[in-house]
Amino acid sequence: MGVFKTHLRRSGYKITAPREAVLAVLENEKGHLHPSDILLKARAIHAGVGRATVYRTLDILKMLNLVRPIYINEAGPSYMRVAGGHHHLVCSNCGKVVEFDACNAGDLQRKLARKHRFVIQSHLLEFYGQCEDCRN
Amino acid sequence: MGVFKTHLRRSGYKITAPREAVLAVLENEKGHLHPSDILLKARAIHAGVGRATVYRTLDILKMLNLVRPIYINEAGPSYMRVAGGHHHLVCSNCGKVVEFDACNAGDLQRKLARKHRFVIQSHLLEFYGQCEDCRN
DNA sequence: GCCTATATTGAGACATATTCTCACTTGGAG
DNA sequence: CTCCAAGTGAGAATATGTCTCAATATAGGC
Ligand SMILES: [Zn+2]
Ligand SMILES: [Zn+2]
Ligand SMILES: [Zn+2]
Ligand SMILES: [Zn+2]
Repeated sequence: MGVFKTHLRRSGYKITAPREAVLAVLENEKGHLHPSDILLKARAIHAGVGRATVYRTLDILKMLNLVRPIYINEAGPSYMRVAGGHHHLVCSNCGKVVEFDACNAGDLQRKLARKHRFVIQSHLLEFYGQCEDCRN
Repeated sequence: MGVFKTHLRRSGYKITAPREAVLAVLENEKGHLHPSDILLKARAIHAGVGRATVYRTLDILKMLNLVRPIYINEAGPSYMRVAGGHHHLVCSNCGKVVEFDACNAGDLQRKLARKHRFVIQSHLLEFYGQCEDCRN
């Protein structure tokens, strides 16, 4: 059984077919998805899933810190699993996105958490520039 | 004269009253503002500023790297001055923002630029969590 | 200062993203 | 099984951002 499903059940949420479809979509996605993509993929699993259910499920998953939004050039955030953390290199000209895993934010995160008494759950690291094709 | 105004003039943009109002709002703001706030405050300086002018001016300022978006819990990005500390520790609950300067992204940036053949101009590093007050 | 080419403007239509409402359905505790 | 609070989808409502276009204002040449 999916780990997302387990988390929701443990937190007292009912497991319904539409909700389960959305969970499956997000859990099986390596990268990031826009809510509209999530809706389409969820409907392929369980026909008729409503838009509102996607957003409601995303709210729960955000609250449980299982997914987090990422902001690329598109309109509105996309979502990705917190577990599969990765970062982006974004071309400001054509919008191309390169993903990378290497990240040395861990030390800084611990330092900041201590200094400012925050509980830090996630971070966002994005680089902006021009890709090879757009460099003219 | 405001530094934003100077930058725009130097870059060949005309200085109009509505634009000047938006510049003043952003330049005098220590924290971050949502476009709708910017519109209201700009209208207090110069009545009748249009929404489009706010977005157009934000685009210019982003391009000149004078303001940048910040993503908190709200719908859509807010904007803040690039000058000064350029990274954030954001409380997902109350929206409090702590700025910090320490940043070790430089090495990573050089590595990524070489590997993916990007010219990297800027980056965004933000940590999300709960502040002391909201940790309950 | 005056003139002119052209950048900039606001209104409002449009497009898209997200939230809300509400009558209906359903999971799952007991 | 029963029951009801939690969850649902449709579609209206709201929020956000983009675009068009005729009118206007700026900056630079004179
Ligand atoms: Zn590119
Ligand atoms: Zn990282
Ligand atoms: Zn807080
Ligand atoms: Zn940095």
